[in-house]
Amino acid sequence: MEKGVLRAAATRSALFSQLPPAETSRLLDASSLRQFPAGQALFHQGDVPEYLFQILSGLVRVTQLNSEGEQITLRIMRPGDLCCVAAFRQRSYPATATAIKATSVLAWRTNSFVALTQQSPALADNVVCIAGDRTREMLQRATEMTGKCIAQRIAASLLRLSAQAGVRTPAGIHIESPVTRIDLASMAGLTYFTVSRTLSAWQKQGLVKSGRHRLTILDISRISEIAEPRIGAG
Amino acid sequence: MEKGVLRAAATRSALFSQLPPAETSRLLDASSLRQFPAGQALFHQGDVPEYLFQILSGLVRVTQLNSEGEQITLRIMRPGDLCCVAAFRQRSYPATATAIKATSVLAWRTNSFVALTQQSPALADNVVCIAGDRTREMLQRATEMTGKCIAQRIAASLLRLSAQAGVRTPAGIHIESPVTRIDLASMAGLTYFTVSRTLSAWQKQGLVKSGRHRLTILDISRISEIAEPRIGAG
DNA sequence: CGTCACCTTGATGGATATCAAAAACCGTGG
DNA sequence: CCACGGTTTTTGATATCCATCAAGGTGACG
Repeated sequence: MEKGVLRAAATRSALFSQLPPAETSRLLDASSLRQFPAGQALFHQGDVPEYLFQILSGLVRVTQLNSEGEQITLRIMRPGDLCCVAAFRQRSYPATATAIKATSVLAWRTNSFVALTQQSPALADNVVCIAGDRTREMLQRATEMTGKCIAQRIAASLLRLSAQAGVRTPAGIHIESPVTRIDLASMAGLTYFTVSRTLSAWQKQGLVKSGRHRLTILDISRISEIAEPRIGAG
Repeated sequence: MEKGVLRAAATRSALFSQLPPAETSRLLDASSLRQFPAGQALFHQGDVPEYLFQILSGLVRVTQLNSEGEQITLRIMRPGDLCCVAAFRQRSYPATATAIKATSVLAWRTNSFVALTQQSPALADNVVCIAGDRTREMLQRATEMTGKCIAQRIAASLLRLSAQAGVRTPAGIHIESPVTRIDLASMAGLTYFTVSRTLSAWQKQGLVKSGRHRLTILDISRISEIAEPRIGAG
């Protein structure tokens, strides 16, 4: 792929939104292009934040170690996403980011990125917006996990996956990252046995289609209803 | 209480950190002082964000409605805390904030606050730092809730409470907000029966002391160990 | 001193984790 | 094309934990 093409794509993301041309090029000039093969970590939980990343191509899984020593999948990041807003002004990365596929990113050193935000109010505002989005998402995730019924937790995880790694196809929404039962279990806080049973049941009802590493959501509206049985407002 | 005293206190918070005097007064001048009696809401989940609040005195509970229609307590906010960074650039408040005690706040209209951040890089940076903190906290909360063992969830909730509403006393860390078993249950995603049983057991072991609406953590280190049995790194 | 709200404790059932084993899937190499 | 081995997934049996239901106790406050 061409550098120019990737950079053009980068500027269509939330980070570059509404930025004057001069600031766009300043931001691009300050970045470096980096590549990560599948399986390699962009950064590790606990490390001192050195870089801020914008994903250009590929797919990244963000995980956190829970108290039992398991890697909990927090979210999947795709091209256009900023990784990780929450950490670049903190003492350490709160999570680990690993490339699922071969991934290319724009990288900024944290301190030079801070300098850039100080020179550009529009950029600073974009960062605040993105950080707010991320907080909101994690807030909702935390609330979803308190739900008693497991079906709701799994359905919520599927919705999140479809938003973060879903591709519309004629058949339904296909999840492009390879998703094992173990991955889903770690997102929903369940065992993979339970996930398997639930998915089997849903497959019989035509809600999803899933095989080895593969997952397609056939009926997103019914999954949504399972995740959030209608009460009052949203 | 005097306005001047409250405002002096406000400027010692994270929002005003490292701000040049001129910007400090500009920020203060743009704010209005508002009071909320106990039980009144600062804002409701779903409403369009109109104000950003900095708490001067009192105590505020932030809750979110889960899919079963229960109010889940997400965190407690105390004087010095900014409420809510996650929402002021969003379409709606993701949660409800309610005064637990009589509470006074500095309030900024969201759009005038955005204007202020655009004029002050230092202020924008502070907001980014606070937003990062908040995201990180919710991230960790989301992970904690996936833990299977309930003792861990309750212990984690106690630690969070002690950080957000705890006061050091000779006897231990006293939680200043009135905490019912129901409140704790809504933080940990459990029933209040289970919380009651666990707290009773811990009281017999001398870890906590709790009565009607009252809660004191006697042995925070053992509670920490329950919340996070040591594995590798943190 | 009575009422109300909160807290405790016990008994029970159901949902889900755990253990165990077999089946499906995929890539590989014959 | 087919057989093989490892990994993932499915399914079943059992045990455990926690929600639920029920009843009684305790403290606060009028």
